Amino acid sequence: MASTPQERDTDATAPATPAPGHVISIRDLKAACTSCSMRELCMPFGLDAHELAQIDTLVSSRKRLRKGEALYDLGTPFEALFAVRTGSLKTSVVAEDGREQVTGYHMLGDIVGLDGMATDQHLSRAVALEDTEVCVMQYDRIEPLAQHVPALQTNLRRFLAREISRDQSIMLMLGSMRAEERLAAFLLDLAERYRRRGYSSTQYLLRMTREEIGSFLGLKLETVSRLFSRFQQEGILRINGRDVTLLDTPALRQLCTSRD
Amino acid sequence: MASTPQERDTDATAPATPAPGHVISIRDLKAACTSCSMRELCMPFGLDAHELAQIDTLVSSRKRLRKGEALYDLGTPFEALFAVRTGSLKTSVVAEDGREQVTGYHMLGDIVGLDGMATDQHLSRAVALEDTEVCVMQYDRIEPLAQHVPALQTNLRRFLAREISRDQSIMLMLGSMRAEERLAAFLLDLAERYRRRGYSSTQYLLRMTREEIGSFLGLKLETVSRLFSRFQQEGILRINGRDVTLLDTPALRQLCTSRD
DNA sequence: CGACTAGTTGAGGCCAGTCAATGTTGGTGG
DNA sequence: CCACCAACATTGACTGGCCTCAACTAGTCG
Repeated sequence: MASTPQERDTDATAPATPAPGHVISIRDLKAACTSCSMRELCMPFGLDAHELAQIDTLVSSRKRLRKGEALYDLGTPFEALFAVRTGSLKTSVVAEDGREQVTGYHMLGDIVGLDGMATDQHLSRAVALEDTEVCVMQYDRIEPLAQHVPALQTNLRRFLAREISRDQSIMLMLGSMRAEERLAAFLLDLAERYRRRGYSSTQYLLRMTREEIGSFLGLKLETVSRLFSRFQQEGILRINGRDVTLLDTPALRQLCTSRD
Repeated sequence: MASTPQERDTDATAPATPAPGHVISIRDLKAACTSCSMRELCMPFGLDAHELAQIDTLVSSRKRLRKGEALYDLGTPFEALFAVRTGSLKTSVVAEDGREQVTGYHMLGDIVGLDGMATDQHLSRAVALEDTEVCVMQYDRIEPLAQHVPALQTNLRRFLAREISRDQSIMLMLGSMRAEERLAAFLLDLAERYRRRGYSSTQYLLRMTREEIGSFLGLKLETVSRLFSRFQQEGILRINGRDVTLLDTPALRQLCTSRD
């Protein structure tokens, strides 16, 4: 249980937990990034001490979201990028006829909101899957800062480019994998991401409902449910509601690449 | 026929057509962008005359590709971005087990190669669908130039962000549309892109095989073929090999959003 | 001419969707 | 405390859309 993702980095200097929805002012955020445990996965990645000091004022505020609350929605003006500090979010796009496609699941250290840079309006929505806190990086503050800190410029581009290749892997999954392969790939992706964050890669909590997972994978919720049951029956994993334990990772890996 | 996409902007100052594969030297490329008919869709978009003059040396060379030739492949070091000058390309990702997923079709004015910025290696491949010429924008030249031309910085980010939202629309298509809806959306997307480039939006040539279209849409080639036949029978379009004429665009549009 | 590639069309099978019944969990208010 | 409800999840029976396999045509190129 100790390895389940949970708040590890409670900021000792932070004031008493503010109410959800509360925007934490900049005055409480000196050295926001320097002291953050996610700095090596997040925007400050690879910066030296000097550069780090310069971007430490990047985070103008933080924002708390209650479960189900939207960080931004279709048409929201693009003003900032967000770094997930605690909790998690899903992003999704919606068609005119109302169909929704989940396009991403974002956890600790992930940057969300990049899509808004295309048109100065967000073309997708981001919704908290649990009580969540994000760092707000005002875009008109990033821009001039990046002019003077090339490493930040580079990181920004890399996050954009990484998002592109991430999306392309998802296309590969949606376009050419069968249901069981998709779910296996999804579970392994989660495992890898938890591992990189220092959590268990074999036991974690799903933050999405079966329906949301299905939307992400291009499947119906019943199919997702059935697959979980089957995987469990085959001894590949143990599942109890949203609590997953991977028992046979090699088998999962093999499932992903099984043009049988 | 006059409205079929074809080379419109043959550069009068260019030397005699070099052999395919030939790399055209920078000496022939003064004012590459200023005089290009695609400048308002391509990297110079929105730049004023002064800025345009500054980025006019961005294109260090051009490259000709024969049909089927690869511009870059999985693992190719990332060194440049490419702007399609004539012809067209497909981009695709390949899984370890060899499965290929076409992730994009790129025409006149499109920027390709953005995915390489994530890891300094390309994670996808780009292959010419016909004899094609691209402008080569050396990345180590873009970087310093962007430092001094903010508008270029902005454009670069916008192209990256636009690619992200493009990919997300494709995810929506792959994840939540049925076969006929996907093909309809694909045909309308092509129509719109040809329109913006000054070509007919109701009559154009497909540059991809049924198999490539299928891979892009997450379908098998037989399904694509059958759908074309059905659409023709229903009077929505006329198709003869790769020559498409859209007869009932509203019907196509309705097909895309038909949760019947 | 034969070999090859691209495309069309048909027959049949299977994977995932649909519809429906039931179980489980967590929150709310009497 | 329990009753109640809504949201989430599981499982079964059935259906159908797309895939698979296969035969055939047309065009191209050596």
